[in-house]
Amino acid sequence: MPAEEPPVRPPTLSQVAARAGVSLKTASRALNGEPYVSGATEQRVRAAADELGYRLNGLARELRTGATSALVGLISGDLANPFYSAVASGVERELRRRGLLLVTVNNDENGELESSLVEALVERRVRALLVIPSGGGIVANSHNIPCVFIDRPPVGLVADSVLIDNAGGAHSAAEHLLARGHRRIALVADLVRTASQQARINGFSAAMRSAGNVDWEPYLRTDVHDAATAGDVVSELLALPEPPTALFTTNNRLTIGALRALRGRRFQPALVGFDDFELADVLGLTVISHDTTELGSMAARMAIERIGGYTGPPRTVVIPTTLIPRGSGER
Amino acid sequence: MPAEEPPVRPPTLSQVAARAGVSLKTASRALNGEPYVSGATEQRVRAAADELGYRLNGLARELRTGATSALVGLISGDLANPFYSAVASGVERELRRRGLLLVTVNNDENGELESSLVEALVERRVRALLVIPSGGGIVANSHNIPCVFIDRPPVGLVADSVLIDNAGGAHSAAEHLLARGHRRIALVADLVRTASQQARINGFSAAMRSAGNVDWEPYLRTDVHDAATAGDVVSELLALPEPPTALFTTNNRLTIGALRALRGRRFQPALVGFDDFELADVLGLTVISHDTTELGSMAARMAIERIGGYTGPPRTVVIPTTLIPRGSGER
DNA sequence: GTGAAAGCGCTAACAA
DNA sequence: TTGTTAGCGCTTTCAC
Repeated sequence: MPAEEPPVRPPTLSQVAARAGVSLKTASRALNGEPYVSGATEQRVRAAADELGYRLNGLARELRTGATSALVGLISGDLANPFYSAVASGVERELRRRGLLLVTVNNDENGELESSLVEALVERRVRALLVIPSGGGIVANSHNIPCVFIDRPPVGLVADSVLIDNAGGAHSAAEHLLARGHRRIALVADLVRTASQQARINGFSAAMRSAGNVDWEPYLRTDVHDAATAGDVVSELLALPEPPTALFTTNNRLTIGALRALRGRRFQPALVGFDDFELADVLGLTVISHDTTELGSMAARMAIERIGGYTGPPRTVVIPTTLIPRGSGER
Repeated sequence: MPAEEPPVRPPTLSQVAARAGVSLKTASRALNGEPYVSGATEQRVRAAADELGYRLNGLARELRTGATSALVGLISGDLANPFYSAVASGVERELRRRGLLLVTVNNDENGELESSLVEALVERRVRALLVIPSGGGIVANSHNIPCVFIDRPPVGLVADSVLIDNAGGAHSAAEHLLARGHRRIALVADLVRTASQQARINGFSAAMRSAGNVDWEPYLRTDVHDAATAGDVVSELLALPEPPTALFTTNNRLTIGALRALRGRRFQPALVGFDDFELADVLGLTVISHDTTELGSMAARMAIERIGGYTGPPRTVVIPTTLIPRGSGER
């Protein structure tokens, strides 16, 4: 049975200095490649560091140089959702180019947890915060650190945001279906408390109204939050006496649920889904597409500008959407 | 034009103490809920902290208490790949339960970059490192910090690992196809330099050999690394004078490429893909499935045990696979 | 109950 | 070119 080893502390700079027979500061200079160190001493210090397996202590350095870390936090839903992971991918790439590190945390779609995560990240002195709000609560940014909201604008404050053209995308989806003669178009939406879903519903609704199609409420289903439920909802819609001839689902999860419900049915209603995803092309699915990774990259760039000292007023960037016809929306 | 504001430093504990009219240590005690603080003092200190918008400086605390952070690093490929994001999701969930934070970095499938990322994370004093090796280089763990390898065992050292039953899964895929009478079975594989791909090829090969089917090399394609190339490779295979009647693709990306190439063709060879993914059910795709999220959770738990002081010998956990027949492998 | 002093590992400012 | 001193913001020790 292995003895309870005392946690062996990593070697420190002063140990390296002692071993190399120089002062602390000289060792520091040598290892950081600062000028005014003779080649010989630098060699000796480096050798000593290697022998000891020395690693710089970034915490101590950051504390000394300003108590601010190289970390940027991203608070989002579960990374298993491709939307969030695409955003994270864009964020990470952009940060890494600047030598910043990404800390990802899952809010579990829970506003309270989200607030405590903000606290945890702020305590760790992240240099910026990127948030895809859960919609369940308010993320207060009383912390004076740069904060960029993604996909959903913050509740109750003005701040940097990167949004998708939700209303525009949903509008074009409705127009697309209306132009093909559909009248009974069902709308399957996620939690309406989120601004993005609200905008998608509004955009859809506006297009329907413009077309003089006002009696579609019987085909409206909201607060559908997972694929399984979406499937059930679609089955239920298709079982109506006057079933819809077309469906619009307002995010990838719901679209996937709808696809499952449609599988193997004789009657295939037209289907347009918000969010593109892998294999949508193979499935011949018409979607409202947008560059999800760019959403993250853009947010990261905005945060980096703030970190760099930019102090202009909050900005909102809207990422456009494109309708990609692949068959399911044209039948 | 806004003046160049001096970076305003966040308030410190001693400022809080001064404002509350107590000593530094008393303020510390009050805010940390330690005993031996009178209720009145605690109230005063808390009030002062609120007024100043004080946040504890986690860096300073960690430096003082042991120079070790609450961070765990995950080095993987692009999170836009659902395999990696599923792993990350499992890791994050497990870490968060313990109050640890996940730092994710993308190795860009580049061994050299990977090594420098390890350095960067070690300097930040992460408490553990989880690595999905790129296969392009060796991750040296001379840092004496807990390290768990995921999906691919480390090159040249023995360490904690969580692997998928690659050989077994590939073996069962081949058996499945052989049992349905296929003889000309093509194998489309990713970079053979990775151990996981090697194991999948070996498993497949062993099953073929057991069945006395030894002349399948003409249908072997390796080092296919993206979906587009996989599609081209499949098209090329099907254009052979004696085209394969079945395909086995060794990861989700290649499977997707194959699906694209197969789309709209008159002749549909049987297809089994390694890795399950969303919508595979809708597509009627037979896959070798495994619990990817569990891969991450398990790795995180192993790392947490090491952080907790466990010093036993390195362990290897193998996550099982299941063949899920959905039609494409049975035709 | 409370406080003063020391020090975590490092770098900035100033000597030598 | 090198070394000394101080101190980042906090917790630990020990004294009051």
